[in-house]
Amino acid sequence: MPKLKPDTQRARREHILDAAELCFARSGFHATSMQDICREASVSPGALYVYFSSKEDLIAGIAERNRQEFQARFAQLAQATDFFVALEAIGNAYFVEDEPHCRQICLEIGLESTRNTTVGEIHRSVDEFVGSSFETLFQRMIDDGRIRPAHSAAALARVFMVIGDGLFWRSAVDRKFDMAKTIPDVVEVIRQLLNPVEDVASRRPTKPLGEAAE
Amino acid sequence: MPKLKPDTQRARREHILDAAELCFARSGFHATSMQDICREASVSPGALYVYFSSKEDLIAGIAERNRQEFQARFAQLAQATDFFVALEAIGNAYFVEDEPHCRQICLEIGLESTRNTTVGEIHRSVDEFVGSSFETLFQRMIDDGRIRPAHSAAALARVFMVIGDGLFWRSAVDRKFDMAKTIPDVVEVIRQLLNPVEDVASRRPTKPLGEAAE
DNA sequence: CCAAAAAAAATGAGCGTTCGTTTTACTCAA
DNA sequence: TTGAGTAAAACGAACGCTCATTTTTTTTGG
Repeated sequence: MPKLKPDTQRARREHILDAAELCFARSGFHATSMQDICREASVSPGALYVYFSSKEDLIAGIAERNRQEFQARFAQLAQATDFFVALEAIGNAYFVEDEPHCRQICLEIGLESTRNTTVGEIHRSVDEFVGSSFETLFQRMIDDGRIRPAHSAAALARVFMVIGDGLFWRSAVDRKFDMAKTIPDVVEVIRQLLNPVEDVASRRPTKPLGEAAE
Repeated sequence: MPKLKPDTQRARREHILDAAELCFARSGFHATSMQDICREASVSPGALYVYFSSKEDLIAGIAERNRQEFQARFAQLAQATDFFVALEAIGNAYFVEDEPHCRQICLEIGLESTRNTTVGEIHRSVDEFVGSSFETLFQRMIDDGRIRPAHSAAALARVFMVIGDGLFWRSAVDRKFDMAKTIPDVVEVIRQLLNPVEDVASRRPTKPLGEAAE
């Protein structure tokens, strides 16, 4: 029965999760052994099993923490005053600021979600949150007359998710992928898709989008 | 050494690959045991090891076959008379006609390509083939004046790949994903992106694209 | 044509290893 | 001294893989 100070307990749990995340990103969930994680965390098996009752539990813990953080980022989007600015911030955080191993873990979680019930529920919950957030957001923009209602909010959200998935997959799998070069073109696709009423003009002082060098 | 009729040998190898593909799609490369595959193929371990020298070799064999088939499909695209018709055929084959486990395997191969050198080379080779095929194709269409050169062929190819990746990922990971509902909207995005000169009119007798029923 | 001999291929118990997990022995602050 | 917390050793199960043996296929002498 644990009696260590709750703060210390939580810190240690996080420490183990950090180590596990690194290992899982390096080798995948099922090619990583508990010993690997113990070594990475400088913790004995017995100690690890105080905080996680099984490997599956540890995987679920990783998924839980990762997806929660992801959801928290998106939650900000819904309250943002400027949709495009907020979206760029999220994209920048995920694709530029985050370590590569974060994207690797997201990939791992996505794949695992198709086979592991617990991870599946966590993943699906966040995915649906993101999807419905976009839909609500687009609906509001349509209602406010900020974008031309050429498509339903649901359709827009669907296509948006697909494009996001594409960037997500390629950034994780293709080491040669040049995100900086691709973003402007994708942004223009999104712009044409949303077709906002202010269109070309009036946006922040930025060079005309969609003209990637080369 | 081996003297079984070459046809029989190849057939047996294919049979084992079929079984392995099923198992790998079901549980992933590293959560599938050789025994699982032996059971699925109704073959003893010893017999399996006649055709594949190790589990890694078997994984490479799966990647090799799968990516080769994928590449063969895309090779047809380059020679097609109508780009859009050929593209639809490929999309239909992959997203509709193929069994779900094929998409699961593609996902698995993509992930494995980031960690396994052999699989990585196979995957990257095909991916680069697809990318450069698109670029060549778009360049030709620009040169022929079939699409308006608003973007470079390279930029078009990049965005195209990202959208393809998005459809690929979502179709494999999101069981609730409605491909039929999404395709028309994605097609319209592509249409706007490519901006062909004949535009709205003149295409095969089909209902106006891009209007997904809610 | 057809056994018998030779060659090839398949078998499956079992190898050594490593897995996820549990138990045991110990440390050390209270 | 005690008991919460940790480290290390050890557990049975399952892993990838091997090999002595059996079964199947092909070759061949009469």
